[in-house]
Amino acid sequence: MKKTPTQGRSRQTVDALVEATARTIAERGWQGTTTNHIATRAGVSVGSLYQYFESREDLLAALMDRERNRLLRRLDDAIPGVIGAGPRTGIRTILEIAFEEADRDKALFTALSGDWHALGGSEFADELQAYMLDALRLFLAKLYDVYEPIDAPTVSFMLTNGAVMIISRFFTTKPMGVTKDKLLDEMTELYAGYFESKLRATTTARA
Amino acid sequence: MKKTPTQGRSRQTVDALVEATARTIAERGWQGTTTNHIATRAGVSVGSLYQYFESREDLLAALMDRERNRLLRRLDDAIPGVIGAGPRTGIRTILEIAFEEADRDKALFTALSGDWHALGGSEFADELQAYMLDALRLFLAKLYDVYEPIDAPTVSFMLTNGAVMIISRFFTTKPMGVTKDKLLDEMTELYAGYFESKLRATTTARA
Amino acid sequence: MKKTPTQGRSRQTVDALVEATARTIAERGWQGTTTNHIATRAGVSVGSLYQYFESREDLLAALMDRERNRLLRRLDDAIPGVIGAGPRTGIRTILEIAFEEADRDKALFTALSGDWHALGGSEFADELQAYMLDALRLFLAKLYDVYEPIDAPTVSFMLTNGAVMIISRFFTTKPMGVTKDKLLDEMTELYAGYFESKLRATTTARA
Amino acid sequence: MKKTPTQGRSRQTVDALVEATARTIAERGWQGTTTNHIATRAGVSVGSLYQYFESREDLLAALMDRERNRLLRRLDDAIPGVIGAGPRTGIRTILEIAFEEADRDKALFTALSGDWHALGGSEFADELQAYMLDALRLFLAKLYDVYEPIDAPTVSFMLTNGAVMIISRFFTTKPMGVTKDKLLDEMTELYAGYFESKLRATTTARA
DNA sequence: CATGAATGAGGATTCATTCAT
DNA sequence: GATGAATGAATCCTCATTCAT
Repeated sequence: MKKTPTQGRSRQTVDALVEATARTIAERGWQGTTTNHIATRAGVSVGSLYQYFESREDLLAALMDRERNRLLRRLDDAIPGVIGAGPRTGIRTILEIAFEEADRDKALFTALSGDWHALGGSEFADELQAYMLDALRLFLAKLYDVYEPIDAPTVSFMLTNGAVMIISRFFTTKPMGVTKDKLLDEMTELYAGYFESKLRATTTARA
Repeated sequence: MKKTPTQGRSRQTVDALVEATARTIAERGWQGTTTNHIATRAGVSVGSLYQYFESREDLLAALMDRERNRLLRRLDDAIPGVIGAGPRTGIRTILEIAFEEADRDKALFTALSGDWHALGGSEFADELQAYMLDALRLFLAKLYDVYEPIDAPTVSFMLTNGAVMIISRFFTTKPMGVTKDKLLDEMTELYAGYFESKLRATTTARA
Repeated sequence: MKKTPTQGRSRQTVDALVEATARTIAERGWQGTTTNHIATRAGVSVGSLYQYFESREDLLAALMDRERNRLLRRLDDAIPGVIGAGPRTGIRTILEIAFEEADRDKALFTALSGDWHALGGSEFADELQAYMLDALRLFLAKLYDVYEPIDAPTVSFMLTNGAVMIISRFFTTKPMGVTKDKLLDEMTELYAGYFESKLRATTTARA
Repeated sequence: MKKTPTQGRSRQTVDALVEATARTIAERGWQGTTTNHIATRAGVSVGSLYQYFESREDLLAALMDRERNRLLRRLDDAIPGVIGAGPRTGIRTILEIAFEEADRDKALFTALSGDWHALGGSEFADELQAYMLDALRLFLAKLYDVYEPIDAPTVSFMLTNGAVMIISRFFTTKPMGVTKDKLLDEMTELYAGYFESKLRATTTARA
């Protein structure tokens, strides 16, 4: 962003532009979204758009930021409550939040998924992954003092990216014979089972 | 494709165009690839390109087709040999093939992943998923006559999409602290553990 | 220039574009000239313009080239005939050619002068200067075998640039009380006198 | 200029704006200079800029004015002292001043030369020319009562414009083999020789 | 007087596609 | 069938200027 005014009309304009970006992308996809579309929808001129954003891509980045923050804030709220509740509960909670968020603004989510990488989705995934890595370490710290029996980077990488794609594809395509509930159950089973087996192995070894 | 000539110079031209598409995408990404780039690289004129392909997108579709077929053919060769060898072996084999294929033409794979959805990656995933669904059913048929204790569509959807994204992200980003071998091990553990626990549950129930 | 086709329609199109550039600049100046103006005037589409020229500036460069070549060719034709006729005749001839050329396409000349530097006029002047340096050396070689009593670079730099500006300003502004004939006479006197005095000094020294 | 305040903060603002214009042009050229650049550099808002200047061009005009005045003031100081000292001394003095001024703020001078005409350089030259015409007449008046043996307008036009371009090109390009001292010498020789020969001719005729 | 957010016409450039040769 | 010149709609971005606060 060029300027980041924290007050006055400026802030409103910036917000309006980001929201307009969201709505326009939801409708026409990123490729089909022009700076004029966005400006018009936001009720300002293109000039204003470029007063606050370096480029078309910059707007997208701002939107991704907003969405990512929304998601991370929800996770922030939820994770402390489940950190001691065992893997199954924690995983289930996180997955439910992810599904809910995807469901909340389905059109936008679908469009963003649609142009995933072109949209800097990678960075989104990067952040999410880093976040989950922290959460995982936090969780492990509850169980083991120093030593980590689990390769946290590999595991968080694997789980986060896998889950993101599964949810994305679920909302993007309408896979025959797959319902949200069943998928949620199986994902919980998949990930929780994996964790529990890891922990069991460690415990056994310890005993 | 407009025409599907199976012989003569036509066939060569079509192949050259698809290969040129692959190489150009690998170098400049799909967005940066123009019909003129492709035609020039293939050593033909744009006019000829449009003799065989309806549009720019059509070329991409043909390329995705080629790549998908290559992958499915490899799976076709490998799967019969492991269908009776238990889930762990089968899963490991399939994952290894996937990693290898991604590694084979890394530049192309990365570029295709980069524009995943824009490139009809969905269709690619769709096909792969359908293929894995068949394989899964085949596998289950070995164990149970009619009754399926596992919800095949959900499971194949979840496993296929998750795995695709994990491998894609592994080659696209260079995740700190994640090596191919460790990742392969953990993915095997994740999926195989899941299957084994499912089967155990069923077996137990039967016993 | 992107492509330099030597035959067929291409050559015609390129010529038409350069000529259209000349006419448009003559009418509206370089700043006021858009690629669409040029293309329209040349009777082709903008696309064609960009098939042959990298950019708007490239068109201008081509035009400057054409004009410079025209001038240099005229000088090429005239200089051999005056190389042995003494400085006064040579200088007069060159100045007359310069005035004539400026007069030939006055509107264009004025416009080009108007945006002199912005238009890469420097390069034009550079070339002209280099050309006059050669001519000067040629002339001096007639009089002295090896040794040059005159600092050729400095002198050609001084004379060429001065003359170019004087002529340019003469056609651009309409200076009160200055006529072409008087100016031509005085310029001849200025430059020829300078040379003759130089030569006289040398001759005297030699005697 | 809209208003010409001669006192108070207004005057300071105007000066700051003109100076900011100078510095910005020196850095980025006239084309690359925006009103916002200037305002920012001057430490005022664009709005204020337009309080004192009609337009972007107006700022440039003010700058040219300032620079021209500086030059003319220097000439004013120097000319009386040399008006009776013969052409060679006078010419040398004037040329030295011109070189010095060009050298003083080289970046600005170069940038202004670069966009010479676009920048109303013509007016600058016009004024200088008119000034030199007066000086020439003053000088001639010392020698001849009423009758002028020299065509003052033509001569001052020729000398002034020629000299301006030579100096400009000297600082703009870095001509191989041309040094400031040699150039100054040759220019003096060129112009002084011309004058002396004129005067000699007249004297002879009178005798 | 000062501010700086908003304006929006304007212009260079790209590139998929066509079609006369 | 092949060619490649021609097309032109489409889009991002700039920046001088205004005016409400």
